[in-house]
Amino acid sequence: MSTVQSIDRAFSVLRSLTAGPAGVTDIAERVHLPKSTVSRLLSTLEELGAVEQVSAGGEYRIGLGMLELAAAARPGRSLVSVARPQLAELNRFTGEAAGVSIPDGTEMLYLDQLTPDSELQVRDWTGHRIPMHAVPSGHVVLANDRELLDRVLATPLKRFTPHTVVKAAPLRERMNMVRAEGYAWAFEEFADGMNSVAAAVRNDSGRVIAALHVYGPASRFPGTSDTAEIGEFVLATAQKIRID
Amino acid sequence: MSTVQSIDRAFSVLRSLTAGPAGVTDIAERVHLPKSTVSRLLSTLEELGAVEQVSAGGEYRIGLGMLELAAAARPGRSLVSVARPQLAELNRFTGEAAGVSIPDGTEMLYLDQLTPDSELQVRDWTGHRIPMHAVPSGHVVLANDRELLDRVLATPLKRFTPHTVVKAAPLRERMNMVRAEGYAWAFEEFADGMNSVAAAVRNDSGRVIAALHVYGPASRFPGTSDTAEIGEFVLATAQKIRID
DNA sequence: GTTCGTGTTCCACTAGGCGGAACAGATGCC
DNA sequence: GGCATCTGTTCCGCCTAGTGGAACACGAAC
Repeated sequence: MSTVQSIDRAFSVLRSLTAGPAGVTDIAERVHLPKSTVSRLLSTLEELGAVEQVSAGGEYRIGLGMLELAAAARPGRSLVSVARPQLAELNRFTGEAAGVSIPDGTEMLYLDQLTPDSELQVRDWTGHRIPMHAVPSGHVVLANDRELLDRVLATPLKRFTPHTVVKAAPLRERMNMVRAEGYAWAFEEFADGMNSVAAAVRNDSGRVIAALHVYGPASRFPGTSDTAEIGEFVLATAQKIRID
Repeated sequence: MSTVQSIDRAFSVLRSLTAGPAGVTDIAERVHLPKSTVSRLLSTLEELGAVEQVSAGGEYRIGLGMLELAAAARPGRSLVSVARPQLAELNRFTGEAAGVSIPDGTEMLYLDQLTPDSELQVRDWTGHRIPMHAVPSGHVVLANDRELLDRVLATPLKRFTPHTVVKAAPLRERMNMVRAEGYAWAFEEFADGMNSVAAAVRNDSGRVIAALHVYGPASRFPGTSDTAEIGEFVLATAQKIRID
């Protein structure tokens, strides 16, 4: 239960750097610590490769050493490598970006994304967390975990666009539909001008451990295509993944 | 210069977990610290999401929180996303695995890898470091940095296979060739049964900031193909990448 | 030149981390 | 069954190692 203060603080500093490179003074203010303390923490982290100075005596940013550590995270990296071929298949079938994400608490953590070469691209969410209620990848998880759904609904849901479903009853309704169909569509519910579909990846014992999703600009996706056909393709692709 | 002991220790623990999940007692032995200390460090790291327990009261492994931090590392993640289409192109042209790596000290850090669907696959080196002298991706970096080459040659070079070049004179010779051709081939120099080619990715000011490489089983790669043709294709592909 | 900004270093103080030992479970072996 | 031996966690007195205000060193801007 007791925690080591300096480690706690070191991670606060690291997290504050995920927003982008920053100087000691900036960081000190953000994490509410004395400059000297932050400087000491940073120079320790630098020796460990967790951060690096952009130019000697200048700003700090997250270091490459973190990549090595993150590469060992499971099911993170292992899932990424097995899912790649399936993402490529989704790219080919839909012409749009495809990604994998995993549930983490009440959010989805986006692990990887494959984007076809195209002029108009959606942004890369790799490494970010998004609340489950706002994205179809979250919906396929919630639809299969009543307890988690209750927990999500226990707190107020954040609205991202005018179409985000933030009320309990309609969300429960949606989850019933998703459970029945096996895939989830969302139209501009998380970001304006972005539509997406998702389906669940299950382990051998049937538990949902990840989600595959496809998303693209609302202007062309799904366009005049059959949403059920796309949904079922995503579902079939997700079912091909065997892990854990 | 002074470092914070507990942070130092926490990272030792994290690094020891990159080899795979382990228990408190195991870790304590590996990092030469008392069990109680390791237990305290781990529970702190767990609260921060840096590690997680596989099952309550059991082994620990690297946590998903690390992915978020690592996602902010530059040029790491940004390079990965811009290099993806080029890796796919290399897949298509050669039928073999393609990857990106960046120089870090005297080693190459492997950031990403795209592997075509095939029965016989090479392993994924993502997140690992490999000494520059042993891999073609390292060669294209060394060939363009005389000072770094000197530094590498100042210490004894590790032999990985019977074909690894570990003597100064032959390596210098090779670097001259690589500099002239623009790409580097290596035949079973790092791992038995594995051949690979690499070419440098440069930023606007001409400095080598990364390497693209293709590798496959020696049994079929490059086979009867023209090594110069493949090399030049990799070079051309690497030159398409614009970053920083 | 001065002034303001940066990041780093100093050092007395004491809070916070340390680690040996005791503990609570789980598993294995006879 | 019960004893032995693992596991990870908690306790608590000792004291080191981390803290943070202030002073410092450097660089840029005026």
